[in-house]
Amino acid sequence: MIDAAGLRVMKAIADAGSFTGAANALGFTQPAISQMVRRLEQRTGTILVERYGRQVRLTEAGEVLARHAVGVLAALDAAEEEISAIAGLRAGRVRLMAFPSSSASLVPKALAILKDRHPDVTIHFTEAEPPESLAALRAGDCDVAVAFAYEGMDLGEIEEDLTALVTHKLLDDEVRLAVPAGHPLATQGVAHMADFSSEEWIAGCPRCRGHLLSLAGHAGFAPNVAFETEDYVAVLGLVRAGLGVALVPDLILRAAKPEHVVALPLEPASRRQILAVTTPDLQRVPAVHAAIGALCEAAGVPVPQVEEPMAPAPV
Amino acid sequence: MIDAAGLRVMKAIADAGSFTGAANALGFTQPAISQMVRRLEQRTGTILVERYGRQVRLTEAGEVLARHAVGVLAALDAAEEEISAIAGLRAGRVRLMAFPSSSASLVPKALAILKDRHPDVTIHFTEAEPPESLAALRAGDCDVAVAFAYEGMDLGEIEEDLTALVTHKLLDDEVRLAVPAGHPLATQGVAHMADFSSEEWIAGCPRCRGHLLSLAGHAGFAPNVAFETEDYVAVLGLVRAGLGVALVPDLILRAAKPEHVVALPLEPASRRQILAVTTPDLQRVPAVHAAIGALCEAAGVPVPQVEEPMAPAPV
DNA sequence: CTCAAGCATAAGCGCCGCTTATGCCCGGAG
DNA sequence: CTCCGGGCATAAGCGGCGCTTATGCTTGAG
Repeated sequence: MIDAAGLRVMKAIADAGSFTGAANALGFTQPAISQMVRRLEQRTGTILVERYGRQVRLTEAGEVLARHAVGVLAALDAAEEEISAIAGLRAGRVRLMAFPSSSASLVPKALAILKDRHPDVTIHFTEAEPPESLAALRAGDCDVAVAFAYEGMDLGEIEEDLTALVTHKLLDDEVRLAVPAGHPLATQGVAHMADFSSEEWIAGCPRCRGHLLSLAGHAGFAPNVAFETEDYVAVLGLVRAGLGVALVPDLILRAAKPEHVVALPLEPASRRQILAVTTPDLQRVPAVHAAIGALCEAAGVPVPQVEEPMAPAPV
Repeated sequence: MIDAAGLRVMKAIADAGSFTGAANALGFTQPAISQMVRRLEQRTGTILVERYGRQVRLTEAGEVLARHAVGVLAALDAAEEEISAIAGLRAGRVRLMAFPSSSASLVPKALAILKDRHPDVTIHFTEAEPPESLAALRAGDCDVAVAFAYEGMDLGEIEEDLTALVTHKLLDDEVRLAVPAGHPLATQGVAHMADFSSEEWIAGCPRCRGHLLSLAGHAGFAPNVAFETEDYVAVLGLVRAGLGVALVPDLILRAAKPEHVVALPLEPASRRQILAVTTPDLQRVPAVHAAIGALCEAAGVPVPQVEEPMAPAPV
């Protein structure tokens, strides 16, 4: 029944003291104000402006509207400013979820870039394995998930469901076979899975274990998994102690630089991709876009030149 | 840039959790909401709603708008309610100015009626002679002026300027000639001004004095004004003491019921009208309209059936 | 008396924004 | 696996809101 435009007009009249003045202040013509007031008056059922001679004065009801206008317009301006701050990265929030081993270097580096570039964007970070992080993404509890996916597998079972999501490839992580330094096959340049069919295996996280099973299956055996732990430091400790062999991503190895452990490249090679995942909508949220940019930058990947999040109302 | 309708939509989406639900809540169709959100998004330059699958969720920016919506819409409702209260006479104010002798009975009676009928309308009452009250009316400091005007004078000098004002005749007040009970002409049924040309005169307020001068001028003499006072009680006291004669409105005489004073009807008769004066605009203010109605009722005059102040937006 | 200033009114119309109709996509059930 | 229902997006259409230009009227000042 009564809208912001009406209040704006009433306030302008109160300030300017005339329809013409209000029109100039608002960038309208005088008849527009005249009609606007009339509309307001018949909508509210009350006379708002007293015309006497060639001057106008607000009636009591008019004063009421002009008074309320101050608060309403201020609140509207505040809302606009807050939105504009989010759009301009002077505010906003991005909720990031990354799997544990990515927290080692990639994510901290990216978050440092983001924080440096947009200090007023608040960052929420949670560690989570891909299944959970993607679920959170779908549930609306997360804006960007740093996940990984094993590539080249013709068995689709361990691939995450990425439908309706948008991914950015951050890193290609080669999976190596970690063996104790004294292992008989440690001096070979490469490792063929079939050669390790009788070893005892140490499995990582559930998905990594799936990957192990898949690779071994391809090589024609079912691995004897003697140990399971999600902590790669523990995995490497077990390998060093000669308790088994394990598939370990190169990124982990580079970060941990384990001694007395040899990491053999697999033949054929197996990689996993490290991805930044979000939804098409969230990607257009400025803070999310900036976060993905920072992740790409930290990974040394060209920043996706997604079209500007949105044209900010061309003047 | 952002208006109340937009906020209302965002809030409805937040509450309903879906576009369809919001549309039903607001009485729109679903595409209307869909387009509204899109408009808002391109206006603000930020994505406000995250569409995932067949559910929608507000983004951070969307939440901001929905949050601000509460306050803004509440303020708008408050303004509407306040206006509606004024229109419905559950609030409002009327500023009345009346000349002193009208305060004796007419105005108190009218204000009692008004207060009884609309207890929540606040009344401001100021005593003022017609020139001041009408000036206040023109200046916007008064809503209703109770004034008087002498009628039948062909000299326009004492008539008030009533252009651009609207008047309601309340009472016809006959002007009588007050003489001491023992006066030689006191036993005549009527008085002719010319017979009192050699009397000493007692004049009332400046305008009444003007009226006296006018009547005397018509009768062919200039009155010898020996006393001047604005207080009619004093006037009557002076008359009773035999210090002079005076023109006194019948209303005063009826209220004062002075003893030892004879009030002779003039021949030809002279009357003054007691009027309720306002402006065409103010007359449509509900409280003002009610006040004038109460004045007419108190005066025993049919209440002016002015068209309803305004059609309150026919549903 | 004339002129400038200011509001009201009329006519015109551009465009905003709602509706109807339809398509597409997702998710659940048989 | 396929069907179906629910929900959002899109297209087309158009009614009407609300602004502009043009003009008249009233007022107050010189």
